[in-house]
Amino acid sequence: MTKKTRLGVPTRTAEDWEEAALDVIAASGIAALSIPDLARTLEVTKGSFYWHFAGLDDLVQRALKRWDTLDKATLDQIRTISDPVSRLRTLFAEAMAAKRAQALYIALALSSSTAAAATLRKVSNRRLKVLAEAYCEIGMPAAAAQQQALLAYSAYIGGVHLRSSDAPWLRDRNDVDAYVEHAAKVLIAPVKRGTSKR
Amino acid sequence: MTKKTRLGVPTRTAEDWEEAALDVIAASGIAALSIPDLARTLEVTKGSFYWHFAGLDDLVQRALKRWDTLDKATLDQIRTISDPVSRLRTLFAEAMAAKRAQALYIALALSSSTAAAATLRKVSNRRLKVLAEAYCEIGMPAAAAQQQALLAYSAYIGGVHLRSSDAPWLRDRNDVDAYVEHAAKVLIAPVKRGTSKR
DNA sequence: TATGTTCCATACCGTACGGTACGGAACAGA
DNA sequence: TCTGTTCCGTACCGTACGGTATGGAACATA
Repeated sequence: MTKKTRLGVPTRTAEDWEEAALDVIAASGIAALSIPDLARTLEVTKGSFYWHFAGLDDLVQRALKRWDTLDKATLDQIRTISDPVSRLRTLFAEAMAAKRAQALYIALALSSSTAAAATLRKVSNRRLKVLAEAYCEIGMPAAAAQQQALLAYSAYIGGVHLRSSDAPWLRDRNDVDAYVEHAAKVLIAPVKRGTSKR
Repeated sequence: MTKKTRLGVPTRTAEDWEEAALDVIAASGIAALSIPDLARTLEVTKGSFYWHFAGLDDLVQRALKRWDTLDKATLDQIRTISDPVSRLRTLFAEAMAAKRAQALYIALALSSSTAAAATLRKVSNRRLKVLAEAYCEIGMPAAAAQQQALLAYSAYIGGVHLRSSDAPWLRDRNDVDAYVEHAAKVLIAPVKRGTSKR
């Protein structure tokens, strides 16, 4: 089954609008969502939008839901890695590479929208759970694993930030790789030989 | 010298507008800035605004400059701590406590405004420099200190995020204290006995 | 060819914004 | 009391938004 076309060019789907909305949200936040702007980037008019969606809130909710499922899919993929250490490394590296997901995370942190906050909590919970599980498999007790997962997740989010702000720190791949390497050394390697130093 | 008054109530200053603007930016981003809204919160009308400022861009620039100087002041205060380890701890603890500065950092990371990006880079450079200096004083080589500063700064920014998203992780002071404690143990303590493990 | 559906363009309304112009009340100084 | 300045209210304009209503062209189906 191919996509529906119209005069040769493909017809806009709800997913097209949701993707464009996610791009805008990632770039400029939920407040920057504008139906005319989206229509211009999709090269259609508002008439198309109100055919697919009931309104702006409808678009936001469905776009957030889309991001939620996309994020779950990538995380389920990573979850299949058996070795917890390499799983942690892949988790970190992949997270640092997914630029839009990073920007989305940042954007939703503002927004003051209850739907955005709910989605954010859902995604964070999922990632933190995977992190804590991995640390548990390495051999950390549950409480310490939770704390360590929080710290690692914070380092991830922070790295995302430093990367998004076009500063001279994490510009090219080499910098990012070195950062991931260093983070892995500090956040993964030491815990293998016990954390209960008290 | 007291503040100028008018019919008893104090007259609005440019700093009042800048403070209100920073609050809005921290809460909802630069895109959410609205002159009528600000006027309502200050209980005046737009006439007051255009007396103090040339326009919206003028307000944004001066508000960002204000935040820059405020941030520099607090950082200079922390810089006076002689012991690098306790300096790092206070830096971390203070950063986790300054909620508006956190939110501002997050908000400016979006915004796609060149002025915001410049301010952000300036503030980040300052904080990273202080961090790297402290790690150097502890005894790390310069390159490693830079990497460690990046990681610590990332952990800070990430903690900020987890704190701003009203999740059940870093809600009350106890959680934050525990997080700071754990982060200090991982990010400060180990480096004292050498990091060159290769 | 005739018909119903899909998808989008156009036109329009009410609202709220950024910005300008102008007026006027409250103060300080003379 | 008179004058100039400070600070702000009011009125207004152009623009852009969210949303609605409606028409119509392109498709599938018959």
